[in-house]
Amino acid sequence: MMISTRGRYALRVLIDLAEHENGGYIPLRDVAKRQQISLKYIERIMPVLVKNGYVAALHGKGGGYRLEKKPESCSVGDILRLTEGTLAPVSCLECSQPACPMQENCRTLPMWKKLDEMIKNFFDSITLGDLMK
Amino acid sequence: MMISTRGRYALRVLIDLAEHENGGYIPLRDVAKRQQISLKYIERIMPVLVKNGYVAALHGKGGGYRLEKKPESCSVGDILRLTEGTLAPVSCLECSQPACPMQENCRTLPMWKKLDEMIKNFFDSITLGDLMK
DNA sequence: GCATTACCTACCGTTCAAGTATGTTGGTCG
DNA sequence: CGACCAACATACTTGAACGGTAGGTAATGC
Repeated sequence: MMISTRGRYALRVLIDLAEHENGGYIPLRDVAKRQQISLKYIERIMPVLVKNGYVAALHGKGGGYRLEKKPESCSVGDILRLTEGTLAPVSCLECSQPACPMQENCRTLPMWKKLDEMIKNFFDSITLGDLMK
Repeated sequence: MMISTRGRYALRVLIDLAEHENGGYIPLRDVAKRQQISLKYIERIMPVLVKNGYVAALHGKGGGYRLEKKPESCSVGDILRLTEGTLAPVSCLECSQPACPMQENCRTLPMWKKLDEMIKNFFDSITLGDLMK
């Protein structure tokens, strides 16, 4: 429950695609080599980015991936939520989790909520475009 | 690598000790019951708080723990660093970890550093006293 | 000496991260 | 048509961590 390689790699792949944009499709093998990331590992992360319209995929020779949005309109927060599942810094805040019995009179919960808010705002205010400068 | 029960429980125990302060020692059993935390589990977290001067411990009947500092001078950041080991939101920033080969030209690293700084500042500016209000 | 309480060590079950291995599907090119 | 390439799918592995539990030892008060 914080940022693992899934989210970090996804960001780096998307940035790499943006930076090597050439109108066509870029094979993942090239990206993996440049980014020094296990090809097989990110292969499994890509489909979720396809399904959500961040990239288009093409099979076969000359195929690969192509960024489908402008980097400036890809928020880092959205990408991380997609790949990580949650950005919550403590399990108390995950909706999936059963509610804590102490919730009502927990002296620390407000602090976690504030932190959570801060982190969300942080990531939502950054785009892929910002990271390329 | 983010805030687990170790750090969260530690904070709650310290606050509980502060709120039930009576000049004497408070047995952990009472705290555990009030906070609905496994006694055996926090028993193992307490020694580090003793060694670092946050609480004093006394064995035997009438023993227990007593807060040794004013809540206002206990920073949440320090307590979490003590119990969690690190507050870094990504493994790239942990000193224990081997340096990432891409460090020099990683487009995302500056973002992680900024987040890390933000989180540190957040926790370092809160004290136990703040949480008791 | 007996109850109480902190402290220490070892173990356990589950989950997750991170990656590997192996194949299958879909598409291009010659 | 067939070779080849690249995305996609599934299964497995390895290691570490979390969140405990169990049992025992050491100190302290009555």
